[in-house]
Amino acid sequence: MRQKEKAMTMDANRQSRLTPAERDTLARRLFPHIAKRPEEYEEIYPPRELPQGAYVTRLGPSPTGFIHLGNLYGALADERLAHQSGGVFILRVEDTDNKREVPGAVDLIISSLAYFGVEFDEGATEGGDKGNYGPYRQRQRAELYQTFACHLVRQGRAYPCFCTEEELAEIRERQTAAKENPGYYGSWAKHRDLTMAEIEARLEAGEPFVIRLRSLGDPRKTFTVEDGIRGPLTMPENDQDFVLLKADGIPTYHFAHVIDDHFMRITHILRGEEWLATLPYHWELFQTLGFEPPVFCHTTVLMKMEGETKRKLSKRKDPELGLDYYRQLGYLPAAVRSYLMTVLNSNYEEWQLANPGRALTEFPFTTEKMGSSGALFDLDKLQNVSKDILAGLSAQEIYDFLIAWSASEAAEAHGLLAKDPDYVKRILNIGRGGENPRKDLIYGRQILEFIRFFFDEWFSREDEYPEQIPAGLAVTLLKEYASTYDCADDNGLWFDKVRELGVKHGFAPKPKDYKKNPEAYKGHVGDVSSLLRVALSGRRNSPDLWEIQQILGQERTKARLAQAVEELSKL
RNA sequence: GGCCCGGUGGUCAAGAGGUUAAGACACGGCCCUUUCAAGGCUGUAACACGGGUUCGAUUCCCGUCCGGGUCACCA
Repeated sequence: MRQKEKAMTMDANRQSRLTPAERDTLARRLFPHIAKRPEEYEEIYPPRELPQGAYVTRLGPSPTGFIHLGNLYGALADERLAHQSGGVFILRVEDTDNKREVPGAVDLIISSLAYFGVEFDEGATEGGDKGNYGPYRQRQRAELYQTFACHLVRQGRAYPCFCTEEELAEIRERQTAAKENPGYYGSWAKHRDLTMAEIEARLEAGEPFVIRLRSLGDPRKTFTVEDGIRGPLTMPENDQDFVLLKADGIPTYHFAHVIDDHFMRITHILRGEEWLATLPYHWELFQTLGFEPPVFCHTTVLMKMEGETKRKLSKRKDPELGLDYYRQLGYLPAAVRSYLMTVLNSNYEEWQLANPGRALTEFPFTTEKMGSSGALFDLDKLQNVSKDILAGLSAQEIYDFLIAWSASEAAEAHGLLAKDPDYVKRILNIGRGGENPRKDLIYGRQILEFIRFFFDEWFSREDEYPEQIPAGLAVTLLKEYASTYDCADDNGLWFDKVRELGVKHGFAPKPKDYKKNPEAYKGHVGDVSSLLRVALSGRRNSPDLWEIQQILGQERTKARLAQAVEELSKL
C-alpha cells in the first residue's frame, strides 16, 4: 500500500509543475518565431498516394565525406525494397552536426552511390532538392523541428535545460560513484522542474540552453516492437530526458529522425544495429507525438577481421573499405552489388543459381531473409562473384567498362586501351563465349595486369624459361620454330608443328609418353610450348598460345621470338 | 561496468522439436589438359558450453562463456 502510494506520488511528480498558462508563456518565450501549428504540417506533408504495399525508405547519411561498403550494403537494401514495391527511395542529408560536415560530401555520396547503381527518387541531389516532402537537408528543416519542440514545451513534455558540460560531467561522476546508470533522468535531471521564475532569470541572463524531453517512461516496464528483420524486440521503456534540440536550435538525430520519418511518410526504417540501444528514445517520441511508427529494420553491421577478432567496419580505421577503393581497383559495380546481395539476403545466391542470367533487380528481396548476426567482409567471395559476372559479359561490354573506368582511375593505361579498340577486344575475347568461358578476369587493375604482355610498351619477361631445356637447345628450338611459324595455320596444324619440332629434338609427343618413360626423352611437348609461352608472353601461364599469336600477328610473333633468342644467347 | 543484439564448417550461410545438418566461397584429391583460368567428380571440416522441458533438443527455456553494439548538445 505504501509502495503504491509512493509510486503514485512519483508519477505525479513526473508531470510538469508549470501551469498550462506558464507553459504557454514559456513556449512563446523560447520560440518567438514559431507561427505554425503542428497540424499544419500534416497538410503540408500529406500521406503519399502509393499502391498498396509500397515501401518508402530513406538513406540518411551524415555529410562527413566518407562512404563505405557498409553504407552501400544498407543503401542497396533500401533501394530494392522501395523500387521492387513501387515505392519511393529518398536521400535525406543528416547534417545536424555542423562540426563534422565536410564540403562537397553530399555530391560525393550521391556520385559514389550512383556509380554502384543506387539512385534516389527524391531528396537531395547534386543541384538541389527534388520532391514534395523537402527540404531534404535537416538544417533547412529547423523550423519544423522547432514547431514540435514548442508544441512539446506547451504540453509540458519538454523543457529547457541550462546545464553546462561541467555540470553534466559532475552528474555523471556522482552516478558512476553511486553505481547508478549514467544519464539525465529522474531526480538527476536537475532542470526538469525549474520554476517559471528560475527559467525566466536564466533566460534573462542569456544562459544557453537545450530542449530536453520530459520522459514519462518507466524502465521497469517494457514495450515490444516487431522488427522487420529480427522479429519481436522487447526493450525497457526510456526514462532519459534526452536532448531534442541542441543549444543552436538544431535537433539531435533522435528528434529529427522521428519528425522526418513521420512527415516524409517513411514506411520502413533500415538502419544499423547500433541504433538498437536508442530505440526506446525513438519509441517514446513516436508515442508522445502521436505518430504511427514505421517498421524498424535493424540490419547487422558488416565486420572485418582484425587480428583474431571481428570488428565493425570503421570509417576512420578502414579506408580500404571505402567505396572509392573498389572503384579505383575497377571492380564492376554489378559485381559489388551482387556480392553485397549475397550477404544481404541469404537466399539470393541460390536464386541466382536457379535463374542464371536474370538481373539482380528481378530477385524478390525481403527483410525477413536478412541476417542478424555480424557478417565478415569476404574478399575471396567478391572476387569469385566478380569472375562469374565478367565471364557472362561480351568483350565489347568489358571493353566499354575498361574504357570508362580507366578514363578516371587508370589514366596511364587509358590511352593505350583507347588507341586500338579492336585489338583490345580481340584480347578480351580469348576464350569468351561458348559453354565454358574463361574466368580469369576479375577487376580493372587485375585485367590490365593480365593483358599487359599484349602491348609492346608493357611487355616484359616475368617468369623464367623452363629449366629442363638448356639455353643452347632453347635457342635452336626457337629459331627452328620461328622459321616454320605461319600465322595462317589453324590451331591443329600449328600444334602438330610444335609437336613435330619437339619430337625431332628428343621431346615426347605427349606428356603421358614422357611420364611412362622419362629416361627416353628430354621432356615433352608441354616443355616446348612452355618455352614458346615464356618467349611470347613472358609468362609460364597464359591463355591459349595459338590465340595469343593470332592476336600478336606474324610480325610481332617473330619479333618476340627473336628477342628471346637474343636473350637466351647471352646466358 | 549497465543495458541491448548476436553465436551452425576457415568465410557467407539454409534449416526444422525426430534430417545421412543443404548450398556457395576458400582448401585438398582425382579427371580433363601443351601451361593457366575454368569445368566435371570427389574429399576434409560445423550446431560455443552447462543445466532443464521433452519419448527425443542444434532447434524451446534458464545460466555460463565468447563476440559485437551502445551508454554525447555525433550520427
